Amino acid sequence: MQTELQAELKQTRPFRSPLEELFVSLQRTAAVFEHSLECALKPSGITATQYNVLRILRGAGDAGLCRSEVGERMVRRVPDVTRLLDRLEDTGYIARARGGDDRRYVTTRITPAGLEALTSIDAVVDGFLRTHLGHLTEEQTRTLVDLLSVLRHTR
Amino acid sequence: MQTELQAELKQTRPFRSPLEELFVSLQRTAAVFEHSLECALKPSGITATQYNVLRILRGAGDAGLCRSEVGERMVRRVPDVTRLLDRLEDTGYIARARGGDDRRYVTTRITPAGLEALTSIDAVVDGFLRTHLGHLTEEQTRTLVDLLSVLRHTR
DNA sequence: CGACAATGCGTGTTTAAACATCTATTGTGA
DNA sequence: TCACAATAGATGTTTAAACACGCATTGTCG
Repeated sequence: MQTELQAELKQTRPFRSPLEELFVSLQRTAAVFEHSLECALKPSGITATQYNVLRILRGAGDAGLCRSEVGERMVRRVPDVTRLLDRLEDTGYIARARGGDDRRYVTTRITPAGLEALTSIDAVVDGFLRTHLGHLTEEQTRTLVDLLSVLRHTR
Repeated sequence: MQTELQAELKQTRPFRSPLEELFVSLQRTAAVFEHSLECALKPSGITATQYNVLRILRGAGDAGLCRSEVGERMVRRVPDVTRLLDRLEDTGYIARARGGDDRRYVTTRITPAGLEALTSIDAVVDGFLRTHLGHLTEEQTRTLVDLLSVLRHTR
């Protein structure tokens, strides 16, 4: 008896353990939706990573955030936030200023252009979420979120 | 009331919808474990993507698989399987041969060295899985796998 | 049979990820 | 106070991801 995940990946052998099946299920599911989101965002000229940064900076408001704080808030950690912000600065969606008390810090803020772009992109993402994740019941959604939380926190 | 995911990402604003929380939970969880696995595999000199290919080719046995079939079986699809296989061929873990009936096809097979490496790497991965995913109950594991399956299959 | 589409794979190129290293600034303790 | 560690950020470099395009082989249909 083959699971549908095995059929999807054309696996000829059974999973070696339930944990292996869980890991593959998780990675496969995340990869599928990550790819779908990238495709949905492409017309907006932005990547999922950049979208994440814009969301973070909108949440930070006028105070903005420094480079390392942005990095700590990202869903997927990236090892080179500096050049990630460089690229977003080139698009005009964010602005950086080195005017604080501690002159090591560079405060990054979302610009009005970035806010405007983000508003329309949010609509795209909302549609994406409803289309691709909206078929679960409320209870299924809640259970899944809870179990993922349990999974992330060993012990 | 803030969820622990929000605390983890230092989110100041609530999720805009349960679906957004689900998506972020999924991506965050997958990213954390993907990173952990990469770290666990690093001493073996292999990436998670390469590990995936070796597993696929072991499953295929002596018959081997052509480039496109390998690509279709991967957990995360990559757009350049050719050079992915190039690199694995350089390590000696796989071998390619263009000797079939249809001369367009190139059959890729895992080598004895690849099989041997894979055996020891499997032990590493098993340890990784137990350490990082082994704290769920059997029922939680099963529920999670089932819900992820439902999630992947819209409608 | 012969033109042409389809398929399988390789190659070229651009961009970003990943890792190490470096500079500037600030904190700390003898 | 002054050496030195710690922190924040930038930079250099290598590698792989991503995308488009090209070549060779096979299938198909007039």
